[in-house]
Amino acid sequence: MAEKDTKERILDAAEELFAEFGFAHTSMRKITSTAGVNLAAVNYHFGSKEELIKAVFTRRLMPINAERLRRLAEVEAGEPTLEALLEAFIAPHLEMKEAGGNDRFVCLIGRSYTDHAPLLNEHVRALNKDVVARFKAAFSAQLPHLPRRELSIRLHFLVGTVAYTMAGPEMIHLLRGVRISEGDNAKALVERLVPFLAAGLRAPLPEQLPEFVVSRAS
Amino acid sequence: MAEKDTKERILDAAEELFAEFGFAHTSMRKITSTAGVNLAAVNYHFGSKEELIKAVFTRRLMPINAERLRRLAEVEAGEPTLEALLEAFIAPHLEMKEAGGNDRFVCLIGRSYTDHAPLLNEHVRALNKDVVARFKAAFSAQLPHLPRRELSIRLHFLVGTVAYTMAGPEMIHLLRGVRISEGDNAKALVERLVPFLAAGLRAPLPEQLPEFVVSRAS
DNA sequence: GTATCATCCAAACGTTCGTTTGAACCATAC
DNA sequence: GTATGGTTCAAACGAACGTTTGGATGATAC
Repeated sequence: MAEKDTKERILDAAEELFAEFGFAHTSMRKITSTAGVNLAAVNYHFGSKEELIKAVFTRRLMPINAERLRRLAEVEAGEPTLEALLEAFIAPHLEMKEAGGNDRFVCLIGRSYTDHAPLLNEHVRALNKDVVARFKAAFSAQLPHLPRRELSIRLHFLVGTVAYTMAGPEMIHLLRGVRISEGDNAKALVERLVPFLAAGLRAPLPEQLPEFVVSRAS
Repeated sequence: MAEKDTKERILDAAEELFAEFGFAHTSMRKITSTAGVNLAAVNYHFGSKEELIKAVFTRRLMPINAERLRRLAEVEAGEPTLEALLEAFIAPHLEMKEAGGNDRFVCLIGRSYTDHAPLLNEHVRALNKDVVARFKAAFSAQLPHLPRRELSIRLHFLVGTVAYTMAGPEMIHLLRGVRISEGDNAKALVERLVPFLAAGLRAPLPEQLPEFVVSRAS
């Protein structure tokens, strides 16, 4: 009881502070004092700051990815379109509010892709691995003309667009004051992202595409 | 002589380390030892770590933005196309190598957009302000049907795509080992980004577009 | 020669960090 | 009652941080 209470208070405080100040600039003392718990509580319940960060993401990402797969199955049950796939892929992140999520976390997700934190990147990548593979196959089926390699690159572009859009403290820097959790802003954003991304994914390939030169290992 | 040498050695080391480890995880001691200078040199020449970070960006961003404006003028001298504008906007970042830039800086530029460092964000925004305004007008002329507000949003998507693509330690996570400075990878990347982004910018608007709800202060 | 000035340097400053400790607390089980 | 085991707590740990100091260094001007 008290345990779970403390753990969740810590997760909530950490989520909020990480989103606002970043991981490196959020100290354990700030987290625990915001959560109203003892300084040692984080190490007791999570082991370390690093593990706390991972726990913050795991808590939100698991239900989001479940929802993404649910929507994917729903779309594939009918006659899938590229737009429907994109919405299934993107919307669960932005509409987290209804799933009990704090809208602060939306910008944390974005940051998990863009921040330099190798251990976190790997953790998030692992959490998303199955979902990404499933969606990649679905996208590929909708874009049969696109070589696998080129699809991968364009999906990378896609992730960048979404991550950057989510990473801002306000949803969009240009529109200061727009918050994802307000009204139907999530829907407004999805309905702008989907046509943009669908058109990008469908864009014809240039006739002569120079290959990338791979150096180094792996 | 020795001064300029020291300053540039510091800038080079800082650029490299910031790109690899991020700002918060790069200590002054690591910077100065990598540069082979005394610990106090940074504070002597730059005043503080914060000012050093700004100097790292100013050094590279000024010539890049000059080049962007030069290319924009070149494009506008003929009959501009959306693709040509995009290339003028994007390519100077990626082809910095030829301008004497370290390819490590490419990923630093990306990070300057995505990292949470308000003072740096503002600094970079100020450095880019004029360029962005000029290009925005040029894009608007190529997309006369697109309401200004919607153009702004799509340009935000664009920046996200480019920034995220540049922010990875390797140019593209999917293609480990691809480095922008190798061979013509910059060109290969530009020729994939441009069609993707041009198609996205040109995408038709949905008939019914829900407006964003603005809360809070500006 | 001496004076001047920017630069460099070893050493230390005070602060903050993540983590650990060992005792106190308080349910529940016996 | 006593024992147990998970939880909380104040306090302290050593390490790393950005910054400052005051003198040494070395070139240039006179």
